[in-house]
Amino acid sequence: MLTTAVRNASWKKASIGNVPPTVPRPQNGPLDMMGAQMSFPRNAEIYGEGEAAEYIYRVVSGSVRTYKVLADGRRQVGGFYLAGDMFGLEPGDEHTFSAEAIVESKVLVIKRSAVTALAERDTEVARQLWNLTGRELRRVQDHILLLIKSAHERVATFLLEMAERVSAGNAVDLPMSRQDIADYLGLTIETVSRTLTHMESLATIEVPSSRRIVLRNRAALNRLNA
Amino acid sequence: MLTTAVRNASWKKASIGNVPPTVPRPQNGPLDMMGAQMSFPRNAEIYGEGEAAEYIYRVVSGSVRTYKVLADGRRQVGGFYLAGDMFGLEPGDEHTFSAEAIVESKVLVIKRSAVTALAERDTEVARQLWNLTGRELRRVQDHILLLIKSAHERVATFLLEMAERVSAGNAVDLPMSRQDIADYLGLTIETVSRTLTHMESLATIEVPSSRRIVLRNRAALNRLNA
DNA sequence: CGACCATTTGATATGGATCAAGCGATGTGG
DNA sequence: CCACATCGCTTGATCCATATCAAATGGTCG
Repeated sequence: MLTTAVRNASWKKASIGNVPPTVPRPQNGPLDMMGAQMSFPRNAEIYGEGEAAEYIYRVVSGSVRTYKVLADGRRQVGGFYLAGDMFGLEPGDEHTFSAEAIVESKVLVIKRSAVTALAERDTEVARQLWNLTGRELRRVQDHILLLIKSAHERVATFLLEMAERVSAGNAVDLPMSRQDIADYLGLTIETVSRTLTHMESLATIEVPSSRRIVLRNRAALNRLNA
Repeated sequence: MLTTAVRNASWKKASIGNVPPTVPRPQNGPLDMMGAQMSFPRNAEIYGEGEAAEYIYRVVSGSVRTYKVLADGRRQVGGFYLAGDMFGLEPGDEHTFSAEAIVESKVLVIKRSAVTALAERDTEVARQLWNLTGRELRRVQDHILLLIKSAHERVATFLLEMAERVSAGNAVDLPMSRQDIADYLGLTIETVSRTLTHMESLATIEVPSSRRIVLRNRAALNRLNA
C-alpha cells in the first residue's frame, strides 16, 4: 500500500494536486466554519458501513468514494466526492455505505451532534442540513436514471458529469481507477475500457493517459446522454 | 407527448386550483393535521415533471407511482407510495418526477410553503421534513442496489418489499401492473412475467391471479435477496 | 358474443459479462 | 542501471441473461 502510494505520487501531483480552484464549490453556510481537519492516505477507510454516523465530512482536498459491498462480493460505488463536497450525512444514525479516500485526501470532520444541536436553535443551519440531504437525494435519483441506460450512455454521462466537476477546459483528470468507475456505473472494468477505446476511435474523446480524458466532441457525448 | 396530454386534462387543473378548505383530522405529527383531501381516478396525473413543487402529498387510500420518461421513451418508475406514505417532497422547487394514481386514490394535499413557513418557527416540523427527505434518500439508495442485481434477484427483492408493505400474511395484492413493476425494476414486462412463472414452477410463489401473489417459500426469496 | 387490454409464452438476437491473454508503466532487487 | 515482478488497463474469444419480436391466452366490459 505504501509502495503503491509512492508509485502514484507523480501523476497525483501532476493532476490532482495542481487543480486550480476553477469551479466554485457549493457553499454550506455555517457548516463551513466547523470541524477538524484530518488526512487520509490513498485507499484509507474514513468510515465503514454499519458504524455509528457520528460525524459528517467535507472534502478539503483529494477525492472520496462511498460504496457498499453486497453479500456475494459485488461492490457498488454510491458516489464520488471532490474538494468542497460534503458526505457522510445519512438518514439514520448508522452509515449505510462505507467511505474511502481515493487518493491522499484531507477531510474536514464535523461532529454531527454539534450540528443537529445547533440546528435546534438556528433555523438557517436546519435549512442547510435539509438542503444537503435534498441535494444528495437528487444525486442518487440521477444515479438511478444512469443505471438503466446502455453502457455507452452510462460512460458518456459519467464523463460529462466529471467534466463539469473537475474540468479545466475539455481535459478531465480522473482521481479514480477504472474499477471504481465500473462499480459506480454498474458495469465491468472491461466494458468501461472497451467503451472508452471505442469513443476514442470515433474521436469523441482522447485518452492520453489512463487517468486523463479529453473531451473532443461534447455533442456526441450529449447525444448519448439522452 | 403523452404526459403533456394528461397534464393538461381539465379535471386536474380544476381540482388543484380549487383545493377546498382544510378539514383537520386529528392525528400524530404536525404534518398530519394540514392539507385538503383530493380524489384521483386511475392513471390520473397528480403532478408532472418540471412543475413547481407547490404541494407535498400523503396517500390516504389507493396507490401512487412516481416516474420519469427519458428522451427515447423509456420510463423509469421511481417509487410506489401506498396508504400512509408521503411523496412529492423534492429537493428543489421543481418536481423531478411525475406522479400518477395507480388506482382510484385519495390523497392529502399540503401546501409546501405552509409547511416550510411552519418549520421556520417549529424545530419539530423542521426535523420532520428532514426525516422525510432522509427516509426517501435511503429508499432511493436501496433502489440503486436493486438495479445492479439479476432479474431473479430484483423480482424477489420487490416481492419481499411489497409483502412487508401490503401483506396480509403471505398474500400480496399488487396495485400495479406488470409494466409498472418492470419499469420500477429496470426490466422488460416479459422478463418480469417469465421470472414470476419460473418462481411459481419452483413453488416459491403462487400466482392465483395476475395481481395477487402468495409467497410460499420466503427462504428461497430471501436467498435471492442477497 | 366480440373487442380490447394485460399477461403469458415462444423463438431469436444481442449487449455486456466472463474467461483469458497481452501490454505498458512503475518501482524493486540484483 | 538493467532485467524483472507487479499493477492497472486493454484487447480478444466466447457465453449467457435479458431484450426484442411475435403470437397465443385470458380476463373484463360493452
